[in-house]
Amino acid sequence: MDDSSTRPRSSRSTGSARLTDVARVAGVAPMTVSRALNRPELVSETTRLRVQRAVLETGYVPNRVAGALASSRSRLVALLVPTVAHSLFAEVVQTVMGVLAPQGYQVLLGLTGYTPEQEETILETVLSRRPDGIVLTGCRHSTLTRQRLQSASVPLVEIWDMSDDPLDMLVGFSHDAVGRAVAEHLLARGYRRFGLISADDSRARFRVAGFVAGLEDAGEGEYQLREVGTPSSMPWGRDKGAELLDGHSLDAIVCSSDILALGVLAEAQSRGLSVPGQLAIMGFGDSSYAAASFPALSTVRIDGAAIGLRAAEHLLQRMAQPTFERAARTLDVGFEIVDRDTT
Amino acid sequence: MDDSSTRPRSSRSTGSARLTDVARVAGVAPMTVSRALNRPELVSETTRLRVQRAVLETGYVPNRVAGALASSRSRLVALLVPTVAHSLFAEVVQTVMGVLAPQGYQVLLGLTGYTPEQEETILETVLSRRPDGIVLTGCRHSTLTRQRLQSASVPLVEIWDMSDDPLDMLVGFSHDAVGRAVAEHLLARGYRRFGLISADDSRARFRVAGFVAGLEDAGEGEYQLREVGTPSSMPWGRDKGAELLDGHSLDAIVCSSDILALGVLAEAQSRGLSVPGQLAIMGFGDSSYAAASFPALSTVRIDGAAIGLRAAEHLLQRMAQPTFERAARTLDVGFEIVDRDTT
DNA sequence: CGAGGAAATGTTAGCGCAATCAATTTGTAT
DNA sequence: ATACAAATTGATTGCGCTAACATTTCCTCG
Repeated sequence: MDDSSTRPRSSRSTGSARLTDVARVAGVAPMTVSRALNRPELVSETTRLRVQRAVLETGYVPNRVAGALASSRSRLVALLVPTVAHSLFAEVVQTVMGVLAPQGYQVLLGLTGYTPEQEETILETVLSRRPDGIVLTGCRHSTLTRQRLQSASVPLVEIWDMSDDPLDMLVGFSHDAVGRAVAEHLLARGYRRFGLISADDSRARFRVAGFVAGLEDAGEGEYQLREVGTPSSMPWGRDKGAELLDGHSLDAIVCSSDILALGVLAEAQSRGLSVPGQLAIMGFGDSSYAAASFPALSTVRIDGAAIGLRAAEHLLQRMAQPTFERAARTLDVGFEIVDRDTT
Repeated sequence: MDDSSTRPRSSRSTGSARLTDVARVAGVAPMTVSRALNRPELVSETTRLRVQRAVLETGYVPNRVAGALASSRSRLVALLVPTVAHSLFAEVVQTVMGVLAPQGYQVLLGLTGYTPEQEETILETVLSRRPDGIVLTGCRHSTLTRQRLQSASVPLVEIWDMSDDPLDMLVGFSHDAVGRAVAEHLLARGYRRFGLISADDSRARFRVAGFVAGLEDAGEGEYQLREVGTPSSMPWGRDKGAELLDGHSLDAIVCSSDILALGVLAEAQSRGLSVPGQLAIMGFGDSSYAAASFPALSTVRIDGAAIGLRAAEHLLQRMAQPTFERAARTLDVGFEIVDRDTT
């Protein structure tokens, strides 16, 4: 037995088994081990088994850092969302990962808060990992962010919004349309004096703007607006709901999330207001608890799972085909007004 | 000007600017650029500025894949949780990332579901990225998982549980103790006939076991148990609550999460049962909506943020000091019974 | 002004793996 | 058997960066 192939470990080595070690134990060339592990169909049955045995014997764990450098494929997808503390985004994360993991992709998570500045910073460090794909929440990015994404030429899906000029692919819905639809719906039901409780993020504001535009188009209705801080929570909803109810005579309160609506509902119940008789309440998101609250919350259903699913699928497709066309592909998953018992 | 330093790009190159390109433009050695970017204090003011200018000019984005390979530091932390669709884990993710990001660490997220098998698979691929640290939910792992973690010698924090022999560091609380404390508390308030609704994961089962043990120790009380599927949701709570109430005469229903408890509350309200007069309800987790439901939900507060915070801090400390001692460090963050209006 | 040390910069040699192409073995048809 | 293609394996090289050491520049002080 000669071990001329075993270079003595340099001081920089990590000490654990390398591909070379497996190769020596299996009695084959390192390249063959690489193939046996990554493209087993190119290797004969017998060598594959010998390699597998050698892997077990040496306790070898592949080093994908080195693999990524050598092959220019990181098998990493970056997923950037404002937060995971909101069930809708949690659902997206859950679904995207559910689709990508079985395909051998790992997810680098980035939380951008709700500010373009954070998005910019996070994107920079994310790009330094050379991800094979990126899922990015929202369509409004800083100039630098857009530039970086352009020149990086990474398959990209923007989600959770609509835009006329997406950077690459886009899966989302129109926040403006949501606002208008809610206004139309509530006006049709006879409500006229509205309270609006909105989170201070840009997409919630777009829904508010859509709502207001809807009122204006109809030439009816008046509104009072309150913004809440991040993150939205039931206490916020209860607080701002109380504030609105104290100062104004209202028919309905429209909230930028279900959790805020639940807070308003609790406030209404504690005041002995009948819902929707004396006060109608509308949420957003159709979180799991919306259907089961009492009375059941009327809301706008956004299919976060569908967004995550389609986004991940589009990304997989684009990553699979080496010819990376910038031809934008846009998908509007829409939304649905769910008319339960609070309106 | 000679450009002997510019090796023509091989066919394997990615095409974007490299450290070498920046070095050439700045008129310094590549190593100096590396230092200017990673350890600016080692470089003179003037060179730093020249390098910065060259970076902007070339549009250079560092390649941390190569950096990680060369330095054996990935600046990556793996975070493994069962799900992000549960607010408690979402909170942990949120906090851990909030602590690590400013320190220059990125997070590789892994969703293990609630099964040791998935954990095993995910951990394998995670280790292949050579993370600098790992945060892992739970203390019960498969033998293979334990072995791999042992031999990987990666700083590790187990969270969300207690154990007598943690693999490395541990930040959590005792599920058994939670169950016992809840039993004691409700018995003291005079409740005797209990319904239990539990998720089908091992830690929820431990809380149930603790509760039952608490009843046995006191020699009082009887219980009916129902398990729900994953993920827990308000409809599940309402369903199983209805099932329990239909079949049995109960004083109180104890749930393994707030969301289930909210479902039970909705069911009780729809039946016109007074809460807690005719039925007491107890949740778990003290989610944001627990405090603001009406009546306000009694629950067990788990400080997910504290767990995430301390876990991340411990990890940072361990990653900073090169001498990696296996001396276990365990932290019990405890819990608190929050006695609101449903008990 | 030159010695001596600190600060700044440069040179060399990998990190562990896979793309690429070359060499070998195997199978198939004549 | 022989020619030829297909399947399988191997040798070489470099991905882009940083550790480690070598060298140069700068500064201080007798």
